[in-house]
Amino acid sequence: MKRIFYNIHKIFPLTEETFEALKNCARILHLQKNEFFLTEGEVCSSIGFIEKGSMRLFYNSPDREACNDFFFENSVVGSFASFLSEMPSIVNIVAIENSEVIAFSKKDINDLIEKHPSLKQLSDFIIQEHFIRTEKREEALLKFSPELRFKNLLEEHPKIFKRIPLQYVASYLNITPETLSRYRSRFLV
Amino acid sequence: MKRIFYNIHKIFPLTEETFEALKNCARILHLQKNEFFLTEGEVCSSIGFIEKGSMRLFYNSPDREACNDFFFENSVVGSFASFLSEMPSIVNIVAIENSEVIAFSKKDINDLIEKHPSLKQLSDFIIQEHFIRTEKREEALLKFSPELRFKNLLEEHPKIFKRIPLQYVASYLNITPETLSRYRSRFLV
DNA sequence: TAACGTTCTTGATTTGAATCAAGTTGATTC
DNA sequence: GAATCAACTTGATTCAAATCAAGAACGTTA
Repeated sequence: MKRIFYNIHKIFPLTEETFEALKNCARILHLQKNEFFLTEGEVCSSIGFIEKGSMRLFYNSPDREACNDFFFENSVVGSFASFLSEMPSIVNIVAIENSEVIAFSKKDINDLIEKHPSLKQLSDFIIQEHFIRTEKREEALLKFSPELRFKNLLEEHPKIFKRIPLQYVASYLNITPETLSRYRSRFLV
Repeated sequence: MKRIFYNIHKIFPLTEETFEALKNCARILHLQKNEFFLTEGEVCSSIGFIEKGSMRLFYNSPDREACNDFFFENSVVGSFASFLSEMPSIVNIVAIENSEVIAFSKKDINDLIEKHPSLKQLSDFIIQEHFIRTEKREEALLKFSPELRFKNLLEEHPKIFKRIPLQYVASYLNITPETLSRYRSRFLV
């Protein structure tokens, strides 16, 4: 069984019936490295759970890509803004490594929640976690200097540096790759 | 009748009964300039609609406040992250002008939606708009230089410069008041 | 293993915003 | 209307990160 189902069940125990219904709606996607889950300008039609791999969310910019977030196993990917409003997305989501994503379409999600109200809890939880994540991200961008953002990331998520190409980490920190490289030599020795 | 009810009714026509129920849960707050609607560390227990006045949301920082958003008439204020999770808020929301806010407690909101399912639409709409707003804000912070953020704000929301003390606008643009002052003399003349 | 392309590092220089430091303007109070 | 305080402006200087420019390390393919 896919780990995402195991994890959902662990947090929100579901009846056998609900669980089956959920599993039946799952669409399994295999994304190659650099393949897009969501492209700017298209409507985000489904929400995905990363079963394996990693992805990044970024905004297109004339000069450089602006990376806003990384996602690993058990993360939820998608643009809630586009998914809910059904307006074109302003963000891109792309696989960093070859990845496996379990995706649920909007229609299926709506039907599932309607027929299995216990899933409403899950959906609320996901939205709640997204708000929390967003606030923390905004806080980091507004309150901390580039150098401090680097140190905080290193402290809180050291594995990111092992797993993600540094150019993307630099973009996430909103600095150039050169600056990141200098921080690393300065603080990592 | 408060304008917020008028506007809700315009977007999502409600039955007389639902409308009455909603009005009965409204708590009217009068906030003096500089009075807090939500303080960092406290749980956000209600969501407010600004009937009159203006407010700002900011993150506390050792050196300076980091302003993330402004709210005017008909805006929704609160920390969804804290409101939904019932964890202490990491943001502050404070009145810029003397303001009138129509507030709804979490319990009332939950009860209202349960008894009047048509209000679920309204709640979903508010959450959706919040996601859209957040994505746009992140985009501006990540993609654009301080100078470009200034020009964009001037173009899209010129009234902000009339109504909001410039120190807060500077904080919102993530620049110092001195830099904002220089931009103004450079680009407004 | 040689050749290529990509990613990362290192150095020199430039630059845009922060900081530091006075002023000026404006609003409020006595 | 003077005095006070906060908000904003202006100027001089400093500083951190961007840019520009090579080069080194690494992975992949021939």
